[in-house]
Amino acid sequence: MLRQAGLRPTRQRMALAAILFAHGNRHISAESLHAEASIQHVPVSLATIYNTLHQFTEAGLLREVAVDGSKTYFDTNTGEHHHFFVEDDNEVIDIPDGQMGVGRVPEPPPGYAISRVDVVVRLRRIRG
Amino acid sequence: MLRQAGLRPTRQRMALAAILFAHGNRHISAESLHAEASIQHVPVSLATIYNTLHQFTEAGLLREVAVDGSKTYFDTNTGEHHHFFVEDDNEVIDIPDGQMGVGRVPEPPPGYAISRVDVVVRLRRIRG
DNA sequence: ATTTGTGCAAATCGTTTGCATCTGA
DNA sequence: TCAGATGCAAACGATTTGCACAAAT
Repeated sequence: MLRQAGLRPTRQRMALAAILFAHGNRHISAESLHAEASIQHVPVSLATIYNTLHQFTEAGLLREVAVDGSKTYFDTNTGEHHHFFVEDDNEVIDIPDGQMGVGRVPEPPPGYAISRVDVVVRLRRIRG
Repeated sequence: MLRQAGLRPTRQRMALAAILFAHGNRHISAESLHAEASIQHVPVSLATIYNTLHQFTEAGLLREVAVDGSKTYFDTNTGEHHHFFVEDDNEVIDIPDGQMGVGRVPEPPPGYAISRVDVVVRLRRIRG
């Protein structure tokens, strides 16, 4: 899989790929991935985590999710879909496919082409 | 205007408000506002810029725009609208009202309510 | 052997905070 | 007068970078 993406299958990359792609679609930040790796006794430095996440993204294995907040999230679901974002606890959730329809897409200004349309449905918690 | 928003009309706030609201709708970051203030010989510290932007936002005079990148943008247009985001140069542009239609809005998960739907149409530059 | 990846620590960027000083009502 | 605002510099969190060392082809 890594080889196919043009990446050398090193210990760290294989370990991180295992964590990322083991359990279906996930949204993960560099920090939380680092934490998970530590728990599973996979020693990886934060710098390598960042490198790997970006390389995976370039290789099309991951997708960067731009929601709010200062953190960057990576999504293992690279298909077309949109996101809920829980404002109270900075959580990203996939919107089930087909539930979200983007209506009319606007004409891009001259000289520009649309590269992607991202919809973020912001949520706030209501009475528990 | 400031008084109406419950904010003391201090020199700095008045100067910043003048810059922000003088020329129609704008998208501005703390840095660029600071730069503009400097050019217009309005000495304001960055800390005050941040304070002011957040106070204006709370007062409903500005709206925070969550696009990509690590910077936070503030929008003087507080009405319902969406944004283009030029990936090449981190520029935010309003999508003319009525050109963007959000289709079906998904059901929020139980326990949550939708606070806002944000659409970002990402643009890339094509041959000049 | 050569190229590429890794780890560490220091550096950077945007933003926030603590605190002493000033200012508007 | 005196709560509230400002400025500075130091603190901060997330991310990046430089460089010596290690591992993959």
